[in-house]
Amino acid sequence: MGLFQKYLVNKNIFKNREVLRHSYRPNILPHRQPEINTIASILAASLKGETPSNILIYGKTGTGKTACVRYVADELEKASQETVIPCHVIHLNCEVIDTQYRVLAQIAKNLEDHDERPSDGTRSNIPFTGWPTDQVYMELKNLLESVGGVMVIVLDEIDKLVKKSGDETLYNLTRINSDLKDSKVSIIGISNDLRFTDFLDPRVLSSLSEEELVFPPYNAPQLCDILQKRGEDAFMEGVIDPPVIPLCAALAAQEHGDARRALDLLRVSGELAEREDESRVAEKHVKMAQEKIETDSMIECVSTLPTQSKVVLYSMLLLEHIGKKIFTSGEVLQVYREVAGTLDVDVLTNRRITDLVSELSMLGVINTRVVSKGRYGRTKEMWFDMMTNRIWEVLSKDQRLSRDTLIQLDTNRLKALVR
DNA sequence: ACTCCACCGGAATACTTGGCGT
DNA sequence: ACGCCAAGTATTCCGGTGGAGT
Repeated sequence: MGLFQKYLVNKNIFKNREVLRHSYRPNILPHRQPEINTIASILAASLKGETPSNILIYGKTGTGKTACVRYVADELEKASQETVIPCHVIHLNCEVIDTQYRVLAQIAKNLEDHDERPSDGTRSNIPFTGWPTDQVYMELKNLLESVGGVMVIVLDEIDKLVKKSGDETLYNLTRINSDLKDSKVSIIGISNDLRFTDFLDPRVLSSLSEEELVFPPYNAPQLCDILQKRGEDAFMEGVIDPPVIPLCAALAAQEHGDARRALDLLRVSGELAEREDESRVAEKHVKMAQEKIETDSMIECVSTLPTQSKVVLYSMLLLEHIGKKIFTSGEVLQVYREVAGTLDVDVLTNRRITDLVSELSMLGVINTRVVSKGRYGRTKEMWFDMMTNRIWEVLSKDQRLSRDTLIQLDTNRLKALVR
């Protein structure tokens, strides 16, 4: 039996695991029909050759924004094939395509693919870089005119674009219609951040948000439906214990109503059951999955921390190691100075340490609480609430924090220090 | 060359309650 | 018994700096 054979044997759990991934695009979107209808009714104008209103869509992660827009977009392109008006939709993720140049170039590139003119080999491919933005802009206009029809530009995670390169791009795009004769441009902006309009020029904002749409988070029963539907495609029949899906839904609903989170939970539960060679996914797997996802993200978070934060965290681990369950900022500071000195890294001041500590607290690695001790001043108490040995492991992966160098720190000395 | 941002620290100000004075 | 004070840090405000990006 080959090395991988045994991993292929267990076919009892998943039918198609891909269905549970973020990248999967479902055909049915439960509980989003009103939103889909709204978007469709706005975009329908393009089938008559009119310019659809620009739309701004808000909603937290995992509320189905992107999925709905993509769905409507596909339908629109399909419908336009039966009319004389060509409608094209281009979907840009602004987290990746985050400068004006890249946005324009990407749109142009996409247009060239739609350009049905007989290619004479002189098509001007816009290079990835090098042209002045004006020229790309002109070229884009020419392309739009030659393709004609209606172009719907979806800017996903538009807040990222505005944050990184300002609203100039949006200003140009919203104005482009006035320079066009045979074609129309409509923009759909998708944002996770409800306050991102603060950074926008009022003119851009009013033009961009001719229509606004908010995607509310899913509640537990809705998540249940979603998981149910996907589960049918993803899992073999009958392998899921009845309470599993409601539990996943409930846990995710507690979080933020994030469907992505719920699907992760279900997928990881299935994977854990598979790994344990069990024939059914049970409640205990969901609980394990919940824990796994949590620690995984914690590990990811800790391992990407800047060095100084790691040193601070390390100091706290040392304090915990010598038997202190709860430590004060003063103690952490003293131990930190000791550790940082030993490690030959810059020793930051109190001021900075308090910042790092509150950052750690924000990330959920530690808990903190400010307490006033009357005559004895005011301090911040902090403590861990998860298995600290995982944090030890992660930290010791950092070369500078390998245990060998730190074992030199005499625990007795530390104990004396915090007294 | 210039701008922006992350990082840093100094100084001022805020906060809270046990202890002390009355 | 009551109320103000002081300790000791949290927190805020602000200005400087070096590096990355353009």
